[in-house]
Amino acid sequence: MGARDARKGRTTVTLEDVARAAGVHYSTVSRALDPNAVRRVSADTRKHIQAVAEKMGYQPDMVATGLKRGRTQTVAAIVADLGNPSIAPVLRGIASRLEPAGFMSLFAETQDDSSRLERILNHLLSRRVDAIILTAARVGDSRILRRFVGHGIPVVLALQGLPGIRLPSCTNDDLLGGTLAAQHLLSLGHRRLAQLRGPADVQSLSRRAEGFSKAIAAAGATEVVIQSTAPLGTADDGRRLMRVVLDSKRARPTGIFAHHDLMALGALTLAEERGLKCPRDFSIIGYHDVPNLERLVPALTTIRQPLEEAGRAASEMVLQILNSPSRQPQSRRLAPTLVVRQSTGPAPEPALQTVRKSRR
Amino acid sequence: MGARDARKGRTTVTLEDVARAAGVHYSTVSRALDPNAVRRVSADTRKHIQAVAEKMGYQPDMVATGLKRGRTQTVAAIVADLGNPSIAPVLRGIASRLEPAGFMSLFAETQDDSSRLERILNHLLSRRVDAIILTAARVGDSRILRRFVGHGIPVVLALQGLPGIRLPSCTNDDLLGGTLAAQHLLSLGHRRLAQLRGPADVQSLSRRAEGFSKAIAAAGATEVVIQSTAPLGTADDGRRLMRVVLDSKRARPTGIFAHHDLMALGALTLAEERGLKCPRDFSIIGYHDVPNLERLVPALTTIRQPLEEAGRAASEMVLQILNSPSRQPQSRRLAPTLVVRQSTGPAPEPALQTVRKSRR
DNA sequence: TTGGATCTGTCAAACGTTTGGCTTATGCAA
DNA sequence: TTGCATAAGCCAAACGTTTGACAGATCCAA
Repeated sequence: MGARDARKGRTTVTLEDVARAAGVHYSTVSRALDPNAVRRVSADTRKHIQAVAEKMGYQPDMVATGLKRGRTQTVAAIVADLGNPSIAPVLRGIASRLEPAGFMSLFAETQDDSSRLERILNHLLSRRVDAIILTAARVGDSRILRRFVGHGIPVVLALQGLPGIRLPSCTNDDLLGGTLAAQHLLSLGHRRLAQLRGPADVQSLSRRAEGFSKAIAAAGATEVVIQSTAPLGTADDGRRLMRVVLDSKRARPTGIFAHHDLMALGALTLAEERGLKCPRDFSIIGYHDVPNLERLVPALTTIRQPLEEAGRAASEMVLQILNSPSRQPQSRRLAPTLVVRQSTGPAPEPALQTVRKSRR
Repeated sequence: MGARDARKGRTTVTLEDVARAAGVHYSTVSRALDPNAVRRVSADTRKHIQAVAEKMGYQPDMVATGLKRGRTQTVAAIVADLGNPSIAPVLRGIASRLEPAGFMSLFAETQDDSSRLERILNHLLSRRVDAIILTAARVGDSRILRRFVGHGIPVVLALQGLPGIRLPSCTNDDLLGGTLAAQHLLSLGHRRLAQLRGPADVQSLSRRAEGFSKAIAAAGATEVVIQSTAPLGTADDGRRLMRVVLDSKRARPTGIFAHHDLMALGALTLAEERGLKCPRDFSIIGYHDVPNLERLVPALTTIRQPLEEAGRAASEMVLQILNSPSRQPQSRRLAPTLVVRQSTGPAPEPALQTVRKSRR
């Protein structure tokens, strides 16, 4: 008994083994072990078979089941960058919701490269994953995704939307986030603002920018926007953009909104290297509430997103689609919150500003 | 053409579809598409079949392949806590090495719970994963693992060893790490040391402690060790242990070695709340070089481990075992490095110490 | 006793591959 | 021409499940 070969030497007990031991046909074993095989096997034999299966340590082969059923009980999570500290909570949220439902998560990393994404998607297609949670799409990717969706496998976006293709998504409300940041700086009296933007082709960043700019404009304040081309979220990138701000001939902004905490960090470092003090000379607010940054001096004011919840919500949607593929679930938008720390303070006195400027 | 049902409505093109279109038998298609099917199909038909397959967008079904071959091209990565910031680089290392070899990574999180680990392992067995990379084992788990290894599926440990069971592992050299920490503190003149230990049943921590203690003893300095019972690495835990140190009647240590940066962070915060200044009154050194902590004030001196490399090395071992199961690969031990920042400095003058102590 | 119902359980055909064995076709020497 | 090796491709049996179709048994009413 025990399967002989294929899995060279690996000892696997199959339905047939259990059937032989229990003295029934293997299909009966299959039914006895299936919780929703309604009325095909008597309570007695079911008991008996379950006991035998238990004793023999039978584990159903999910590969075979997957082949037969066309369902692998697997969901893939695709991220751009596993090193990005805000991605781990999302993954955890995904896994924590999926696991009790009997699903496992595959993961893959695109490294922000569309051709890699395409390779990954093809591979996943080949593995017959049941659904995909994507946190790594760029606008150019909708073509690839469309083909994928055409194959009938559900794709849910997490942490981002994607124009050009209708997919259910579970995003953070970046519009609100941008607005919160603006309102905070405005309430502290800042009138000349700067925005250090991440790459233009990520929709969440566009919305973040939009929320900020609208609030600034509505208040009649002025704003300069510096656009990054690098991938989101590096300190180096923040330095680069901040340098542009400081090198500009225009009046120096006193309130800075960086699209990512690490960008804020880089910007902060550069500004301090140039002799500016935060929050005395300028205020800066980041985004994401990257862990372990609370103890920075000055501790970074930031916008916190419910990341783990985003992962859970995305999984929830996936399960919902798998259970009733008829109707698409509502996209959800999770509200971020403002976390005030020490990197933002009252705008400096205009007088002082003038003095500083004239020193140049 | 295209598969009809099972995957309800999903349009899949199978070997048979390609065969029909190409006018050959489907086994021939299989061989034509298999790069190492030696001499069973002529160059011409192979070309032709490949073209047809390409045009039809044929993707082999890896579930079927897995069933037939008994190999799923899947490796599972089991971690204790996805939120732990040092885990992401390891995962990335794993994925980056495995992907080009045609493997995908499943992941699962034990949350440091042995019964969860067991459930996960059973599930993975059922999914016929080809191998497992484990970063979440505790000594009590070796029983479970043994059963697993008995099934013939390779298990490689990453970031930790495990007594009681012979498994190839790819660990950081914690002995060396502890030694480096001790040598650094000793070289700064510290003679009374404290060690804030993580949980006792994690072997890497034992080695870390051993390396530290040995070096301290060899130098004739004194040391107090505070043992944690909580899971590794929280700031709260660090606070707790530091409180024990400071509440002790014994002469206050001037050099602190925390087994994790976050513990160091907690300890640091508590000490500063009690009016002690770092590095004036005491030095503290952490472990792990948790990202984003560089800009703390004082920036944390720490021991950096090559995490991504650890993941890559573990994957490397897995591939090696899968390719030649005959001989176990050598366990590897990766060397950590000391990163000196501002939280360590010269030991305070003994005189000053006495004054402070007498103030109590 | 016959004729359904109903309830248990068996049979066998899939799911999409891989792969050993077999049948032709082809080439070449005798 | 025959004989024989070799090459090219077909056949069919797996791999471990699920599941519709069927068969026997049991029970009850007529």
